[in-house]
Amino acid sequence: MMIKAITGTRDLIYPETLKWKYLEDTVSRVFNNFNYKEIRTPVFEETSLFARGIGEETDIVGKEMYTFLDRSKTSVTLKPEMTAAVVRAFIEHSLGKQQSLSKFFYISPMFRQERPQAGRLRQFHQFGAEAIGSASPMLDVEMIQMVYDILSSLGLSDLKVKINSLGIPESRESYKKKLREYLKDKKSKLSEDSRNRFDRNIMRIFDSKVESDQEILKEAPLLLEHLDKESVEEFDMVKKLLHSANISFEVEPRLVRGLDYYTRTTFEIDSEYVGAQSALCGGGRYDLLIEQLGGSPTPGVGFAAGMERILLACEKQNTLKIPGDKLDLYIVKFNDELSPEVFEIGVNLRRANLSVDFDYLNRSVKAQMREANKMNTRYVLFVGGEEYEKKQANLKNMNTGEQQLINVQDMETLVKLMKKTEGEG
RNA sequence: GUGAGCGUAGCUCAGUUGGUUAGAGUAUCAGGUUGUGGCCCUGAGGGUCAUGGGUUCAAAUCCCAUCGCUCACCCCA
Repeated sequence: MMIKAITGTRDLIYPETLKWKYLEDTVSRVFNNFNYKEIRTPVFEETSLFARGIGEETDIVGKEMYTFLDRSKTSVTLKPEMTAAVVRAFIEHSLGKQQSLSKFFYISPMFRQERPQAGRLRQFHQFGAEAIGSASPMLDVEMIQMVYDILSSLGLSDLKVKINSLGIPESRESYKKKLREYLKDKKSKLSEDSRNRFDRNIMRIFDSKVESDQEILKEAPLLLEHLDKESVEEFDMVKKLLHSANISFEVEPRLVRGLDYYTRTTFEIDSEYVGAQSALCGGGRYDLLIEQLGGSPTPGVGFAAGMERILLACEKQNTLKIPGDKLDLYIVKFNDELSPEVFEIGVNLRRANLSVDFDYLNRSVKAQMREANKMNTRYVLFVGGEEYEKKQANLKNMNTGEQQLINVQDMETLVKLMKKTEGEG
């Protein structure tokens, strides 16, 4: 029986890895522009971190986590998202005492045991940022701007920025009462899912895609109209700053994030090119989470973006034009006895920081040349024959076809020659 | 967890109402005169037709089960 990769996981094989490298470089570059510093946390954590951080009632905690007992019977969980882990590290290392505002970014695999589909895997990858220590709406907008800039510099253009405010717990609770009041006598007409949400997490009813549900919700009171004064002011500031960042957006009063820790600003960026899972990123403010996880009260805001989804959107729109790798030199030998000599030349040139390859299969010169061509080689060095008796070899420029005799022992000249024309073609 | 569709060379796919040794393109490998690539030509290797059972004189083709993949629901990035 062939052993295959676990459902919902994928191998990344060259040249696909080039795209990932490119994406990661773009991400790091933009985060650097905003002075965010990288953080890496373990792939697994104590289960209670996520249970407490994300919320026991959420789907992620309730049915999607990879949780198991290790050999000492501790319940551990593969991280399903990053915010709780970053906050844990923030508290554990007293980072709030070293500086009043910490700005983190990360690129990391995440794990959720869901049924795979387009834009959704069980091991998937997110990049994201967390800013902990300030309640300034500038940071809310900074988050949106960072993803937006990353996505645009990847060439994505069909971006829909949606924002909402969830207010603070007090105003949210009184709003929930109003919503419950409104839906009370309509409950029987709601879908089964929505009826469940009515009891468990009533605001999530807005996420329903059932038409009859949405019909009922048309007249429902909106949280946005029942926010506390401060949240309203902050939300207005967010909108104002978004305008000045020249980012167009839509206020989506029904945008409800599925994680319990969000307060005030939440946002999402959608693309129509990813299939049903259209959210490329999501995030928001979590001013109570740090305290809830045992730290001193500290405001925070962050986002996470799905890298597989982003690459999917890029592929559908064909925005990534990444050139394949080039090889500096392929060494062709005229007969197999020369293998040790070729190997030695290779050693020296590789140490001189050139990418060099040669034949390991004792193949014909023609086959070696075909190989060299396939590898997109800039130069070929022919080793053997009369020239080599005089310690000379022909160096061929694969672009122009020109050849010149060089002295094999004069590595310096050879290196100089190839480096000089680097970046050509 | 629920539903739908699909599993034939490494990859993309043909395979007619069940009927001989299951095909193509591409990729791989070897050649196309002594030691030189891309194009072209010739040839070769490569398949328990996902797996297991059933129907039939006969199954890649029909039926059932299992597994896997894909898409959607749910939820999320």
